[in-house]
Amino acid sequence: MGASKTEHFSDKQNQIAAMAKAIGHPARVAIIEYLLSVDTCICGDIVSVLPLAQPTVSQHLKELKNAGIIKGSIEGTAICYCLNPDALSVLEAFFAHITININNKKTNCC
Amino acid sequence: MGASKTEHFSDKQNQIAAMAKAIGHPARVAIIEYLLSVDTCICGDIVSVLPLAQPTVSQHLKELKNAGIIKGSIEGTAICYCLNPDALSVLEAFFAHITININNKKTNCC
DNA sequence: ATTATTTATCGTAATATTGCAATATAATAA
DNA sequence: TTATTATATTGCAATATTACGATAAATAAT
Repeated sequence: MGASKTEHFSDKQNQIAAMAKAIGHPARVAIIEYLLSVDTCICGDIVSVLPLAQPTVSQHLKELKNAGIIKGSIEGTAICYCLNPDALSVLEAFFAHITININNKKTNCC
Repeated sequence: MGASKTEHFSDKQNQIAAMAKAIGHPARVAIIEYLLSVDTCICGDIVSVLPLAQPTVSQHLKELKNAGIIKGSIEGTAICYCLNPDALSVLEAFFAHITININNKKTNCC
């Protein structure tokens, strides 16, 4: 196999999983942190910040974009990549919901 | 290739990525949601709740455990799996930090 | 028009993931 | 002891991911 059985799960579960998967690589975590740290959306020097070759970074950016975590807009020859607040707030809400409900649980058997 | 260059990234980035990766599969999202929904930590009927064979579920549980997302304790022949609040609060903090800082950004070029 | 700059895509090799049948392990019950 | 029950491990096939060199595409500058 190698392919997930996405059809057996809910849209919400697949959405959360797809976004989490996109963040499930240290280079992509680093990209997110970089985009958060720069105030002006400095475009393509993401490559120079990462210890990876340009095609590899481009591929990581594509995956983050496919998952909706980042957005890109063309700026001349360069491309401006930014975080997508909507997607990230979905994840934030998911984990906030979990931590709140864990603390409300009566039994804690493990 | 196929292997991530984890040594080039910070421990924190690798930790976040590893946990996000563990959640990056709909079956594992479903497991997390199930463990959150049951008040008594009902052990092995996770298998009966998921549309996957027992060895596959066992493998998903192992990955969640390796990433620290869940904990397991032996309960006779059965095993009790529970969410690990510590790991999940790390993720919660990560995404809370992101969403807070996105909203504080002045420029929003995309 | 030519050249430089920036980003994307293609091709490919190495490795990882997903899923399950078959089997093993471990604890309890008869 | 011999089932029975619950979970883990092994082995394997199909597919996905990661990484990068080479190259393409698109715009800007000379």
